[in-house]
Amino acid sequence: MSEQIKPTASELEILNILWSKGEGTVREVHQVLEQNREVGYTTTLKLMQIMLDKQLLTRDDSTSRHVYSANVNQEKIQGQMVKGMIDTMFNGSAKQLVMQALGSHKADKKEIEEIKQYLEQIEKRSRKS
Amino acid sequence: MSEQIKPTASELEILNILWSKGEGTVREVHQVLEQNREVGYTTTLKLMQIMLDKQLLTRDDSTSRHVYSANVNQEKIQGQMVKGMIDTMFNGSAKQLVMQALGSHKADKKEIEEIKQYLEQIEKRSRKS
DNA sequence: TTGTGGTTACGAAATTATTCGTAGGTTTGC
DNA sequence: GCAAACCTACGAATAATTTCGTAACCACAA
Repeated sequence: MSEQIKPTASELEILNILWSKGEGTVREVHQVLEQNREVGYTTTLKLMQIMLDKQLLTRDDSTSRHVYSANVNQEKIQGQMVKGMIDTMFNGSAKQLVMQALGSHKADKKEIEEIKQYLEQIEKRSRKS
Repeated sequence: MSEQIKPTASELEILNILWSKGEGTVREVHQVLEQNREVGYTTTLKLMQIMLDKQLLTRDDSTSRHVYSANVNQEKIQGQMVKGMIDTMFNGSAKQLVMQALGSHKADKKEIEEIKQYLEQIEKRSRKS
């Protein structure tokens, strides 16, 4: 099994921003963070430096405003987090997590249709194999 | 909005055990924890005492082996955790979380059927209102 | 009664995560 | 050139979480 990567809550926020943007400077990331909660600029900077150190990020420091990018795969981390949640809170049942997510969080009609289609794909695939 | 309860990772493990069992002594909880990872008995004890203090648990100390129970609602906490995950990792989209959960974690045919039925219930409900 | 093994209480150390001040380098506009 | 406004580096304080040693208490069998 490959190394388990366990980003902290703050690190996940930053990863998420960089996954969306593709890349960004500390300033840019910081401005997004600030929309949610109060946080000092050097705090964001330090966090990103730590993440660089842990190899969660890479950076281009060829110019004086360093540009950072995520260095871990979004789907992989998401999968790990979801699995952790299923294991520790939903007794290993993906179904329970899905129902909780759909029950408490309103998805619109279009999304529900898409999920249904996705489920049918999965069924078809498993019939074939 | 009511107080946000944010159990730590260890606290969630313990809550999950007590949600399953209904109630349990420190020894019983500890034995389950030990199956997953190495942990000292007094560590478990201390954690549960802290949780009692935070009112995450209640206990019956009428006998010398205190019996603990969860004092927070399972669905409520699960909902909060799922919401947090959707917000910080899935850009607010329950659909994305659901797909990640179903994609990486194999659900069996019966479960998929149940989820589909559940989705149809949701659709029906929303048509009515 | 006494010893053994199991229990709780709790301070405090260890570890991990977060925050920020300060020093010093770079860019920009005038 | 120079000042103002930016930038990075990084030590260190703080906060949050987890771990554990030790003492004291209790049950029970010999």
